[in-house]
Amino acid sequence: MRLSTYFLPTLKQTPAEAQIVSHRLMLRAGMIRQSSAGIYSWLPLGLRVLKRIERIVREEMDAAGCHEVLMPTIQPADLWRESGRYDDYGPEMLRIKDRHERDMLYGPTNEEQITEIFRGAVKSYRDLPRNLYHIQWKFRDEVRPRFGVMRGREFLMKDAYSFDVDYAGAKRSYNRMFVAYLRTFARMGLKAVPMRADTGPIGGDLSHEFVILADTGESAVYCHPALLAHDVLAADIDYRGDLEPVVEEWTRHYAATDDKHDPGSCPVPADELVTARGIEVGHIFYFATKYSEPMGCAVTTADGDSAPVHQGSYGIGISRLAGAIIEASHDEDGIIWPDSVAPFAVGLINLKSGDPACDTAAGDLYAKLLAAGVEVLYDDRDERAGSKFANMDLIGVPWQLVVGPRGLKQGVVELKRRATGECHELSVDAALSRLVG
RNA sequence: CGGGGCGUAGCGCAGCCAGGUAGCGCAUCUGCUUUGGGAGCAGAGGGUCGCCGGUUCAAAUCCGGCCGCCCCGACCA
Repeated sequence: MRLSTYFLPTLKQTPAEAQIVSHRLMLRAGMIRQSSAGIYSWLPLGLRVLKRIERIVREEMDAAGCHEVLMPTIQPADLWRESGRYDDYGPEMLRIKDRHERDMLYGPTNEEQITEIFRGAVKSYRDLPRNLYHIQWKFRDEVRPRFGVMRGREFLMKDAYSFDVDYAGAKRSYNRMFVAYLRTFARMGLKAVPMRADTGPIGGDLSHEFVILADTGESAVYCHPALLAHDVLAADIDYRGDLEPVVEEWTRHYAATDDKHDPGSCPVPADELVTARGIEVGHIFYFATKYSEPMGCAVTTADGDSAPVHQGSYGIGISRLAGAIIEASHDEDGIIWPDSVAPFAVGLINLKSGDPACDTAAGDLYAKLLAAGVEVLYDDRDERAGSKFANMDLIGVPWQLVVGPRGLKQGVVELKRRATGECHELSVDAALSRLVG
């Protein structure tokens, strides 16, 4: 992408409404713009990040045997009357009427919708287990939206729903999601810690929240150091196998958010206890037959009886993650994207646009990187060097490739790693092979 | 929903208390000079002062109402 033709409205100054670092950086980096309280537009750079996050989530869900669907944002109130939640949900639910005065709502979640789909289609235990997920915008009319996209009213969420014939099957489904979540967050360069959680309005008796560690996180977390040492990506996971030992390994250690943490009864010695701050980015629930029973979602069992299916639901805050990743990875100069979610892999800086040698060398590098399938943002604008450096640091592209007149005289370009600031002078070919390899 | 704050040019702000026809920095445009970490000089353009009403010869400024946004708290992916 040539920056001279891109839409990247970066800001030198921080808008007054933004307080926390991810919100400030997302506005400054031209990723988002606020529409109204807790509702945002995603600009090209932000949308790229959102799509990268979405892709990792989708790949891990598919690998765990889930099937993607897409349910509507607008749901009929009658569906929620079946489960009893239409009256329970309260003012957080955005209620609307269509032209026929029918009660509708903008979905805050989709348990009822998926249960309706499933009950109409599946009648036999032979068709279980199944797990269906979608990635869709939700709306919860928060009393007090804040922290930019981290706590918006409108947000993009991946929610998956599992269907099993009994508790044992549901626990296996739960375990698959548990492991898939660990892998998903690890792939985004995040340290995620699963914690026992309350089930809240969704109900049920087995639940974990996944909290990622970030210095500026909203709540304090305490955990055993072993939880940070595990490398879930190193292990080869077979989702058809028994995942109980893996889950066991992650749940036997102490982990608590500050509302649950009690220094007096904490089993981890104070000098070993990891104290950090965290942001909740995922939540998984097993809630048995809470919806299947009232909504009549049942299958015929092997003995010919009819039994309501056991369900679970599994959420990941996709748009929240965009902010959370920035909270976990930034410095005074701007964002530091992990490679896996970066909007571009390489930021190519032509320090002196208009200089024939620089234009030729940079243009050539740009073409070769594109041809090799590398996503490059090429700053070909007629701007000063300092402003190009500052801008590239701000938007946080992992690699900066700098082409300037000084280096070209020696036959070199510079390759800088955004995360560490490490910078090496390399020949053009060496730089290319480093980035393409 | 309780408490607090703010709304003046694209962004950041001053002006309001002591009413007199709107200003600064950045950004934008033009020209010249500069050119390896957000350049300098000169010039130019851009504002229903959130909205409605009231007071007054005169309102960004005073009064009343409304709307929006932010922060703290209680609540949440």
